[in-house]
Amino acid sequence: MLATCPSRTSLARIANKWTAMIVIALSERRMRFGELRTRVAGISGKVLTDTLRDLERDGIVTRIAFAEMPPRVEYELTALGRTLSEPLGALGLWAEQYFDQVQEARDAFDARPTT
Amino acid sequence: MLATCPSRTSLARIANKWTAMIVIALSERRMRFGELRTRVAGISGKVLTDTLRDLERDGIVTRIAFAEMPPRVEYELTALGRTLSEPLGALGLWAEQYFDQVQEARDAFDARPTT
DNA sequence: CCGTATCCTTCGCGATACTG
DNA sequence: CAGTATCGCGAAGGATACGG
Repeated sequence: MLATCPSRTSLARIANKWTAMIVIALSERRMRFGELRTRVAGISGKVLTDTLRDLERDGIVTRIAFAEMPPRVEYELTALGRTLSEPLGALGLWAEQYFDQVQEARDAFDARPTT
Repeated sequence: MLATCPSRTSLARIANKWTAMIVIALSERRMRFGELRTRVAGISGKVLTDTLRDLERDGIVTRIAFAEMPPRVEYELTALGRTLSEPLGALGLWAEQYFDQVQEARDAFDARPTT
């Protein structure tokens, strides 16, 4: 977090909604591309591909391609990825758990006079 | 995370690098605007203002303005914000702790043939 | 010092069409 | 089915200048 700390670059990568959602989905179990696309609803194919490639590059997921027709590709968390799934999972839980309070705060804020 | 779950919107807000860095900074102690700008290095004034306003709207930080000259404004986590600082703090720790492994994985990935 | 307003650039991301 | 390529929009974010 500190100004010049290089870990900021890795924080920027993981503090990202798509990364969070993908890692949370994969923390449950290994999954195929199409399955991921369904679970992480709203993501486009392009962005899913790009994000998975970045995560593979960073050693967080493993890409397993089967030489079949039609093609099948599965993605799985690495050991490193599994360590990451814990804080990200906690973040996902927070979002579920406190969403109502956030929503209330938003409504209250928006309802107050524009003065 | 699930397809239609509305908590996705709050996850998108908190799974964000600026949010993470600001909340982590404020988890240490209440802080002034200028101090935050220094601690969260690289952020522009505009983005810091915008993000803080969103966080205030979501009930995560409180804005305390002093009627002085020159002006002084402090930001502080709310009770809700403090609950959030735990998973985000964990994420920050992960980034520090595993940054080296991420870096190695990146280098290895980039070094491999473009086949 | 702490904003707000404006402008402009960059990039995330979705849509579509096409390949193995 | 999985992935690539291209295009384009809109949001994120930086720089600057100004106001209370």
